[in-house]
Amino acid sequence: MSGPRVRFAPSPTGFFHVGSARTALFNWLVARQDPEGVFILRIEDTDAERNREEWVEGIFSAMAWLGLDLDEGPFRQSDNAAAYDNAAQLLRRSGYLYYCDCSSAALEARKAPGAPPGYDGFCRDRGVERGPTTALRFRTPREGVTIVHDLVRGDVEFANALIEDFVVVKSSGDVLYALANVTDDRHDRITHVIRGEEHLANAPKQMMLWEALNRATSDEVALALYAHLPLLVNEQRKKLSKRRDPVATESYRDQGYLASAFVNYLALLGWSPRGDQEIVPLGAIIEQFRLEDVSHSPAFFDVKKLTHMNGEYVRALSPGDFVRSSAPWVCPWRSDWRPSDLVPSWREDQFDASLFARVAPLVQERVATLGEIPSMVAFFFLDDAPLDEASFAKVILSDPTGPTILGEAIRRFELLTTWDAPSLHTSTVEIGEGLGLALRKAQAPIRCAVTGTLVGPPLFESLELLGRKRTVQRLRAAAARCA
RNA sequence: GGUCCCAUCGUCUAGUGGCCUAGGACAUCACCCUCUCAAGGUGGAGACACGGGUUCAAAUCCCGUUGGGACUGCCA
Repeated sequence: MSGPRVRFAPSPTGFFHVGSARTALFNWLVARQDPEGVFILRIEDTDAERNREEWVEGIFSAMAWLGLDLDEGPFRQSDNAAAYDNAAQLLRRSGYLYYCDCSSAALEARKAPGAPPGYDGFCRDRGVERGPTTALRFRTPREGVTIVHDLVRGDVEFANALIEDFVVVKSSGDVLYALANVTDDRHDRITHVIRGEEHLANAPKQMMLWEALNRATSDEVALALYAHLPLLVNEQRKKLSKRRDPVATESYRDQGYLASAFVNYLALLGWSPRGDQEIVPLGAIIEQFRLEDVSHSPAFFDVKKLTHMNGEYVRALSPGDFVRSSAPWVCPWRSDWRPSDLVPSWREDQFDASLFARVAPLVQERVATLGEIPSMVAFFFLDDAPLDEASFAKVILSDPTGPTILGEAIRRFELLTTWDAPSLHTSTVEIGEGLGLALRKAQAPIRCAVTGTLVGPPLFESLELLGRKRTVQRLRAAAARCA
């Protein structure tokens, strides 16, 4: 017995959605937990009108970022049109499909009030010949039920009488999603169809098609097992929409989320690891994941929780890995990939890699995403730190002790025999003592003058790394502004 | 409207009839630590939608109600 064969089959009609990312991940997990499992990527681009090449590229790059490697493919349905045409003609000759020349206007006109929705079967037995405006419809059974054996939800029963004779081939001759999808799934010997819940209602139609193809081709391919994953919803509990929700996977990469953290978080949407620990290594997720354990109810994509987890992953990085991971944000010029909308605030010649390496540990424990790094370290690289006027006004202009502290700091810092954090610390404590101020108050004007803001990495370590010259320069400039 | 799915703290979830005075995580609040900000530590508040059954026993099983959602395309 060989392993599971699963496929992720997105259609490139927009940027790569976080819901798609989770579907891809769950498929990939099923493949990876079996040494013989196979993960396939199939681009479902049969709708030429809505597909764009850049969206295909987006799928590839997002999956590469997440580490969802392929065993087969990527395949594209647009390369496979002949196979779908063959399948359609075979089904037609075998009587499963019939031509229909009803226009949507005719359908509308015929519709009795209160009649069940969907096609009424008008052309079922009219013996319509192929023509320029004829579509091919599937002759669905009028009786009985089709049961979808869903690995997540259990058996779901659909009355065949309620399934309309759906269109399989458009009048333009283009084969529609349902048949293309099933043709490929049979061809690829897919064993598990794992996809979003919005496809649950398609499942009985696809099973009908699958079985019709089995008989028409006398190539008996065992029906795939289905698993419909709960939807990802927004705070309004609506299905995540590409239009109104922040769901582009790439934007999370741009903001500086780590792939490992993102994958871990995604795995938690509809599934949970054993025990109380939610931050778990990928290996453990692969090992423990079971479709049968997937939740039945929709999940909200909570960026706050993702961000917290990302912070944990960032802090867990070795100092070297942190520096390397930061490169696209702090030194995009020398990076092979950079966030799409990044505008560096310093020039390449102002960036000092060895200085950043020493600064990095100071910021590593205070950022949740890599994208937060630049603003936190800008004062090291810019000639003048970007000044937050409100802070400056608060601790220097409107506080009489502000200018005094600045003056004292200039005097003492210039006389310091050793320029290091402990000495700067001691010196600042003494300034405070002289004025009857706690260190927390005494350090504020200095911090603001030198770094431009009241929040940031530890001050004395920062001053040590900045150097006496630049520190005193900035203190002087700030003092001058008070006069 | 029709078909189908779903229902535990604000959020993601654990829970598969007794271990539940319902556990964890995020968020939130308080306190501690502290040169700012984080991080960290401690503690608090916070949920089984409702109504009927079944059972000695129900968050867990059944039915109904209510509420939410998906689908309902010659899109995928």
